[in-house]
Amino acid sequence: MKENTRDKFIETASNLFGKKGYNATGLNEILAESGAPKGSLYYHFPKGKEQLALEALILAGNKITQSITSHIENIDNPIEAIIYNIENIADIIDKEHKTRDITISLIALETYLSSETLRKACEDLYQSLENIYADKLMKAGMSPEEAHEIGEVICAMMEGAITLSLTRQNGNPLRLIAKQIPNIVKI
Amino acid sequence: MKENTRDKFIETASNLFGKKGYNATGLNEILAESGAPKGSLYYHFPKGKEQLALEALILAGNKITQSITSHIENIDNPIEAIIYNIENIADIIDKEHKTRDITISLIALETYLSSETLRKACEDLYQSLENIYADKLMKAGMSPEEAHEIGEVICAMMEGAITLSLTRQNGNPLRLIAKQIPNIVKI
DNA sequence: GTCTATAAGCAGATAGAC
DNA sequence: GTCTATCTGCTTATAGAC
Repeated sequence: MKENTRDKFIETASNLFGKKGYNATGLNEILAESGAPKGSLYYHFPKGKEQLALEALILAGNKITQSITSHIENIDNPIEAIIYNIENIADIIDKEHKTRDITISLIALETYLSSETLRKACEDLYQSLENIYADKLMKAGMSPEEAHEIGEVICAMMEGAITLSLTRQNGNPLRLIAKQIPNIVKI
Repeated sequence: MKENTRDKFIETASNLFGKKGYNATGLNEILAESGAPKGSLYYHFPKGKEQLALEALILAGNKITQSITSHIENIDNPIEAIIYNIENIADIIDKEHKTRDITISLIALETYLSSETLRKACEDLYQSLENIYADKLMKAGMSPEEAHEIGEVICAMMEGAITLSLTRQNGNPLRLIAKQIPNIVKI
């Protein structure tokens, strides 16, 4: 288990960064929750907080893309599939009132001006989300060009509706955009 | 000019909080840019950073609502008006690559778990934005119930598309949602 | 109302023993 | 690879002179 300590750091950091944000999460907090000392963290991540955040972001991104994929893969009709995915997130926010591997908007907005590394990682992840929706639409016969445009629109709608839902402490904004999916996806 | 120093604090804080976020902006930075000493800040804002942020958020909210209102008030057709407003923001992001009184999503996501005061202020501001769009739609004959639903959808789409545009460093995500406004606003 | 000085604590990062 | 101790600088906040 050579990578066990390292993985524990990444998982703890991913949870804390995702919940509280990059700037509000101190290294000491990550250390305390990981149960490891500071020297160990800088051995595994010589470039410090930014490097740890990059790996944490990649882990969170994998969980988000996997969650979306698993929700839409068993429903052939892309409209029904995407609505099902949105309503699932709305239910989570109703229950938990916080994010756990749901959105990276907080990290994106915190870092787009201060860290080119993290900004680029967020940009890449948004592209991955767009591609998931685009692939689903293309499988239903939509042209690649239109599918990518609509995929990006869905990605934007979801990020904004998640932000509103978290602020309002309920999933209703997400349910309202779900109602609009049939108006946007013309297959 | 009794309130001059106080107003200067609020304006400086609003700019810095809006650009870098709540947690990344130190009081010392606000002090340096305001050109006033620390004691003066705590005289005007006895409750410290959170109180200053609340007033800064209200100022930013007023500027945002005023900007949207001024962009849509001279165009009768709500679809054209809203598209015009979105494309205006897209142009700003193309030029400046950052936010100045465009969105409060960063503050909302940073504070919804840590400050009930600031969370509520963000919730209220989102409600104001929704109302602006709803009013415009009702004037074009839409029912109040539907107008508020569509207003909230537009608000969510815009916040998400702004986040994507800032991350991608260009306004194209905003332009893609502008193309979808006619599919969502049925008048 | 304005300003200086400073407190008390936490931030990210490093050096070096083991 | 792991851990302790520590450095420097910044954070929010306060006390008290003017």
